[in-house]
Amino acid sequence: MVERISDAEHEIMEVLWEKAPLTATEVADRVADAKGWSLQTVKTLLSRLATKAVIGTERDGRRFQYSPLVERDTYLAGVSRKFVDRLFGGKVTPLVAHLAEADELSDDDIREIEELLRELKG
Amino acid sequence: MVERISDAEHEIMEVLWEKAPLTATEVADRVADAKGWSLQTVKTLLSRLATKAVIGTERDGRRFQYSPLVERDTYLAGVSRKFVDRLFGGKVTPLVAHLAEADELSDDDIREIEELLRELKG
DNA sequence: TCGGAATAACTACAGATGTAGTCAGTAGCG
DNA sequence: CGCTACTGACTACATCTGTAGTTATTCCGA
Repeated sequence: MVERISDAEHEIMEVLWEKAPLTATEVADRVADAKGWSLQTVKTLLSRLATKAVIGTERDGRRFQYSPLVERDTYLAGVSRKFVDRLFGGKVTPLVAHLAEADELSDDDIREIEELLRELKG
Repeated sequence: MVERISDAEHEIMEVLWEKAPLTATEVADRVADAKGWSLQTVKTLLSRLATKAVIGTERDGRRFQYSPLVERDTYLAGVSRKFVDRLFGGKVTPLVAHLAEADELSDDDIREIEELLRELKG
């Protein structure tokens, strides 16, 4: 029952999933390239995430160390589920079909997925 | 380059994709079951969609007939693409893997996807 | 023909979101 | 030991979203 994480908040989460704990400044440094947000913006997002209890804080002197409280896998599974439910009536096949038709699937992708499916059955 | 369609707006689109053209009242009737929105709410959503140019209007006496201007397939392909890009670095395989791990894939799903992939290669 | 019902247009408003500024406290440097 | 720079907390504000009320017009039935 993870609360909804907005797009901007998700960017922050990706950073923390890659490395944690981090201070606000460190997080800001890591998103600076991609997003160019100010330190204040990053702090706002961090505090909103903390309010939603998807990240935790640990005091370190005058500052905080932030860490994810929710696993990336757990989060992605939930979001994927909702996405497939809402747009494809819960069926994955149409999603794969759409991506395929839109030329989003390379031959390599197809081989990879086939491999995965073989393992799933095995 | 379809503008972002919100969740509520998407519900309206699904109705129009299933049958069009429809008047505001007809759309409202069709979403009433699932969402219980008032007629006014539906009209607001319809006019927002018209502003975004994803549906078109045709005058019919004192009222409008609304029809999609964007194909469902086109829209879904775009949204799927963005989704997979943002959450899975553009790769479909991890998405399928996630759904599989979360037990969201039945044996039938797997067989279906395998079938689809076979066709894609053929 | 006239009044009521239907309809589109406009207005409303709270909560979420993106983006940041201001303020007050405090730790560490000089 | 005092001041400055860093830090979290609080405040700000425009836009988007969900959800609807109000208003002005017009068509249709009596």
